[in-house]
Amino acid sequence: MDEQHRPRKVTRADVARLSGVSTAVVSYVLNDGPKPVATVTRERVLEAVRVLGYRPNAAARALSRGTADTIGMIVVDSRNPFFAQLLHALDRASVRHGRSLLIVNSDRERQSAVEQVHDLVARQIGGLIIADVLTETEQEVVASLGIPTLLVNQYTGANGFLPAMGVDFRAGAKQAVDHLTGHGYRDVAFVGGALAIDQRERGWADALREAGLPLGQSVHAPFSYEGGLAAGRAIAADPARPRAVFAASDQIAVGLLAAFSDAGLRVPEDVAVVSFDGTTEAAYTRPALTTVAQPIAEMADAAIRRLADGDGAPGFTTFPTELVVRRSCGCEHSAS
Amino acid sequence: MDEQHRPRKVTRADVARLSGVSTAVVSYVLNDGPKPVATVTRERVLEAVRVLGYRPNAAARALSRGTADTIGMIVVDSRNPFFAQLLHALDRASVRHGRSLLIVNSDRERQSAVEQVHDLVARQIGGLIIADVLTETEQEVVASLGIPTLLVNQYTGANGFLPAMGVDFRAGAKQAVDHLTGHGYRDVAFVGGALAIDQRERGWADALREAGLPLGQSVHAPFSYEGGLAAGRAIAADPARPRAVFAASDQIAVGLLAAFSDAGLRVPEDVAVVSFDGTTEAAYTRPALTTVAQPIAEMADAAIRRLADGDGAPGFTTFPTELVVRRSCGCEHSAS
DNA sequence: CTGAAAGCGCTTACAG
DNA sequence: CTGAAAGCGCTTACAG
Repeated sequence: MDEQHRPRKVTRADVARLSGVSTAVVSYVLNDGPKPVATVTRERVLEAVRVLGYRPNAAARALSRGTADTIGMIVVDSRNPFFAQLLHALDRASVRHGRSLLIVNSDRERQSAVEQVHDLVARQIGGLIIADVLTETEQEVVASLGIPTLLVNQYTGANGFLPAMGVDFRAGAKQAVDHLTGHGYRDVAFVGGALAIDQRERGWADALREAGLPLGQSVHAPFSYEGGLAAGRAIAADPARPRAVFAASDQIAVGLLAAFSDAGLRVPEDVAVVSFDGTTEAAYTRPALTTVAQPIAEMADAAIRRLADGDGAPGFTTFPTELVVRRSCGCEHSAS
Repeated sequence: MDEQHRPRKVTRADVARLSGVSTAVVSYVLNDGPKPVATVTRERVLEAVRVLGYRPNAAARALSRGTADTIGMIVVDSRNPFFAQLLHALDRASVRHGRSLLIVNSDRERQSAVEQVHDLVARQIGGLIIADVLTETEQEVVASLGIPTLLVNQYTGANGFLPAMGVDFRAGAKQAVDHLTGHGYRDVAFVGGALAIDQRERGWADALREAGLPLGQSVHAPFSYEGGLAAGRAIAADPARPRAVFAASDQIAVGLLAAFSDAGLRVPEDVAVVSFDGTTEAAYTRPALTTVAQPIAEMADAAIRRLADGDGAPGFTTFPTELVVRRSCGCEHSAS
């Protein structure tokens, strides 16, 4: 590989020179403002841009404007299929709005969430998406930074500090459990996170109460395959094993399925399962998972649009969930 | 939420003023050079930084230096578990080197790979990681940009344009198939991508030839759950169904497992399966997948380190694979 | 509709 | 060891 002499970058001045205008005019045409430009002049500039292969220097623009067209994204763990799919959808939506995504995993070693946000802010991000659960204090700090922020997939955003969007976890969970009780199962357990603010456990309880059924057992487990596996082992070994389980995530459900299989339990014949998220992989387990789907693409789109438009309307924007019926719940009529 | 008056940003000048030095000196201490600074002065500056909560403006620094401490990453599809895990590992490694990751999915709608690279370059990235298969022409274009680039997980990088790193796909595949033939299976099929440069199909053929066995059938399928499912259906329906299958990715294998289950075939009793990648999820299918693991964390670390150190040594750096034995191949002694 | 010029917040040769 | 100053490539009030 011969030494690449990086060609001198072509700058706005080059374009100005070639098209015989000032750099200001080049800016006006490239940014469509803030001043109008005569059509002939505009054409000349555009032509020069084409000829020179000019591309604006994003750093210079960011410095000058005080903000970059980059959106920072903090996510607990991007390996998690749900977040991986959310990320992908956000990326898609970003292109449509000329933005790019600066991604940070909050399970990083030596950095607190607030530290990470500061880091992103120093990089002049024009918006921030947080797909993680923040404490009120953390939210307050983030809000004080004055950069457009959106909490995505928080259990609640009604604490007033930051605008948030997501699904109605409580109603979605109820939807899942209603379906299970609709199958006639009277003993439905919950497997999911231990956080009190997680509305899914409440939705599960709502459904049971409303159906006049006793509260089943509640097993708290990390949101991971391993968490699901461990919970599933505990459930399988329990003499008072439940007839059905509502899992707070597809990933947990996959772990559950493995544990039940290991224990020789059949799903749904011995234990029925319904989960949450609606990730792609839920369709490829056997039995395939009946799951409460979150509208990932729609949420991603709305998130980027809001950040791009600078719509900082506070409060929680709710998106609808949809029950995707497959086999793990006991429905026989479904495709797989 | 009351209107946040974004506090005027504290700049290098503020720090200089407070500590009674010039902004140059502030730079020297913050960057540890290029000039030495007296210890007392350094302490005074550091103290001022602390007091003011000063954070350098990354855009200004990038403009001034001509390069940002951001690493661009182009990945085919970040939803794919293997890439999701690679991304996560890269993020981890990035923090350790004070870098951040600008991520772009190359399955984006209206943007060619080259277009995307230009986009990233305009953002002053200091390095580029490409986890995608580029044509020679594309590689040439990218190389001509003069920014440190690393091809990760390419099937081959020996074409001389760009440095590359990854696993020895051919040897890894052979390892998998050797294991299968070691079980006594004489009819081993391949399921994987159609790209001729993909060395996994060759490794499969190598193993069979070396074992004196006839070449099994080769089914080309997209790298996705759906691809695996479709291939699995075809295989299950085939009267001359193979006794074992080597799948080019865990994701494909998951689809295979679903199809075999639907067809009433038992794995490994009726069809044995070994796959490639070693993603986490491979441990949670039932039966659990025997798979050829790629050293994801090690590769990610090496990638970031090389880019951070500006080590643009050409050629292909090979990482070792490791066969992780579980149940899908027919080994009974394993844990799950 | 167009241009000259200041300014964004850094880095770094140059001079002392 | 420290400082004054030019320069990185944009944006945008201000003047015409």
